[in-house]
Amino acid sequence: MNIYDISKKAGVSIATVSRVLNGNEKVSEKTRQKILAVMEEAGYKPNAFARGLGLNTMKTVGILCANSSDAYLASAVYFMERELRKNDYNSILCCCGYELEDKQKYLELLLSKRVDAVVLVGSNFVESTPEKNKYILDAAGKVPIIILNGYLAADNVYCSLCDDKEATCRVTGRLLETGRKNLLYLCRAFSYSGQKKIEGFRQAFADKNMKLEEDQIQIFNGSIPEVKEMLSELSNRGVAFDGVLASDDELAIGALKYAKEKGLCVPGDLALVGYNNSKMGICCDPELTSIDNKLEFSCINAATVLMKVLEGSPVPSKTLFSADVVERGTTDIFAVRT
Amino acid sequence: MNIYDISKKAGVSIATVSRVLNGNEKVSEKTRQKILAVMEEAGYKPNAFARGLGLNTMKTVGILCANSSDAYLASAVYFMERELRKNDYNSILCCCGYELEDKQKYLELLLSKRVDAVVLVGSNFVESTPEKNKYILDAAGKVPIIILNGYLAADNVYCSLCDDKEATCRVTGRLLETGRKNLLYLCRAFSYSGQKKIEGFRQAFADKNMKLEEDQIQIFNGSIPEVKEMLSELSNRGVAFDGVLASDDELAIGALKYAKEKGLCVPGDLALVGYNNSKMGICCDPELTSIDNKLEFSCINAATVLMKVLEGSPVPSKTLFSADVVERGTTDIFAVRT
DNA sequence: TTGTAAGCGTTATCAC
DNA sequence: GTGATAACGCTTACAA
Repeated sequence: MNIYDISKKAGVSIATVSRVLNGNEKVSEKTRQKILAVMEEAGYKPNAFARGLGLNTMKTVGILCANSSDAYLASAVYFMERELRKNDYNSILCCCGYELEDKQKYLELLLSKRVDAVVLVGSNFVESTPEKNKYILDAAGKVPIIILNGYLAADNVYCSLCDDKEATCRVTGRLLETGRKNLLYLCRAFSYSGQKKIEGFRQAFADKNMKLEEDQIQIFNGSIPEVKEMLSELSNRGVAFDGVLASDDELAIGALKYAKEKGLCVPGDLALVGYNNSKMGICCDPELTSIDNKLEFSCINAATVLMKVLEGSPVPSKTLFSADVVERGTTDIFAVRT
Repeated sequence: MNIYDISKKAGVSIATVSRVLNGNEKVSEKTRQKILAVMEEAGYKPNAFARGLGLNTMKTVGILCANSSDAYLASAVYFMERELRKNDYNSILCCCGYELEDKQKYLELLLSKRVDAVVLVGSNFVESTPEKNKYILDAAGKVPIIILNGYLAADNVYCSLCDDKEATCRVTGRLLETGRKNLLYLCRAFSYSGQKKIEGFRQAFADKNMKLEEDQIQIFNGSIPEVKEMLSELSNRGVAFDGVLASDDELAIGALKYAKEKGLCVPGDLALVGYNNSKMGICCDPELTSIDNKLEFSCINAATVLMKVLEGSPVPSKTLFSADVVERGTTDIFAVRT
């Protein structure tokens, strides 16, 4: 069943059928109705591949992310897909892990599938050197690239992200103001947002003319029990800390487990702040104070920006959202400290 | 840059170029090398839409799921995408929520995109009546349908799932044997797997000739604090329970919060068992005993089955995995009860 | 082993 | 408004 069959049954040419298929105005209401009726009756569905060939688009965007089973990335993928779908775009999901080589490979794969755009979900796509980011620029030469939670200044690259630096600085500042002396920052890797968070942490100390030791920032990529171990060792090595900020909730919960094991009072002896405001944070006890970086907003914005770009409207190449601090039982920075 | 350009530059016909593109044997090594060299130099990438039109496939499968930000479904989507990609298939993700109307609508949407198959992720796709499942059968008339964690006996429908009934029965049995008198089952909805879990719960009582009251099974679709509330009310109404089994970890953690609030000892006064063995279960304290339903295995199997189906090999229409019980701090059913 | 030519099912540019 | 007809870029008999 194709456009020819329909045209025959309706007694018109394929051009006219194609016109009603594409909502072209220049078809008399009568023939339009006739054709629609024939289509309906025949259960006709236009061939998407032929359509793609003719229009040079299948209205799909590629969503590239390291690991969509990670709670945070999963939410981002979910929101992006939803927003794109609202705009009649389908999403091809591709999880590429954290290796540069694979990110590159799968970005190219998506392009070879002729997607209309690519969304890079997660700041881990932006590397530390221009050479390593070349693969993004290459792709941006073909289709618009949207980066979620990362920033790269380049043509045809659009970024939607949270002001992680400011939020981390704000919370760190409050912890210092409420009397914490020895804060620790736990971070998984030097991704773009990881860097920003660390900058915010440093900034808070700088703002108060306080000195920061190198071992107050720990880059550690481990699971909950591993974080617990690591902090035990750190403590045994003589590093003291009465507050831990982390770049995600899992790390912070690792610290909570450490406190439990050590018999420390939370937040009395040890204050804890996570990041992402994930469900994990309300599973523990006390529940975790966490920074909410407005992921849903960011995704909605990203989709809006992309649609504008695709229709040729001017858009900002960078949108920055401020984060919220959701205070729960592991801190007392906004309430009065007891 | 298309196949004609390449054929000219290489001094051959487009048919020959197409042959090397498709790995056809009948091309002399010499001309193959020549053509490959020309392609390489020209940076030629075949047009995926034209290819799709000619081959009637773009090697994509649709992944339909209610909500890919749900931790469990997110993992399933992740594993499926990974396995499909290993087999050179791309995944179009579509999140359709829990309404029958939308499930139907988006399944049709995927088919209109000419996917080679559709994976239904989650038992919620299988409804309780044949009429409501008709949309799946219709789709199965066009492409193979794989159901993850659900079962529907039909032509061209293949199911990969866990034996939830047996696992629930086993754990319930152990709880009864270790002296629990009043067990409660918490479940979100009557999905296929939800039904099976409840059946398992009932079976365990039947096996021991024990009677089960209707209020020992609670269908409740709420978040952690809501579960806590609900259990408080239940308790106030005079329903006693010394053990709670849940159809997912979040429900079980809600019960844990209830125990904390009530000052109950876990597992002494109240034993808790979750389902899915998610990360949430290791965030709480004590950590949650949970049933692991071998999701990764199931996804790998689903992909294997699908590949076989697509190549026309015979495969079982149903694969059943047995679940593991991961015992942690909220039960003492496999260790000796203290 | 290679080439010619007829599809695949659309869209879009012309005329009328 | 409508209809021929030429793209779109590839695959694949069928010939040679």
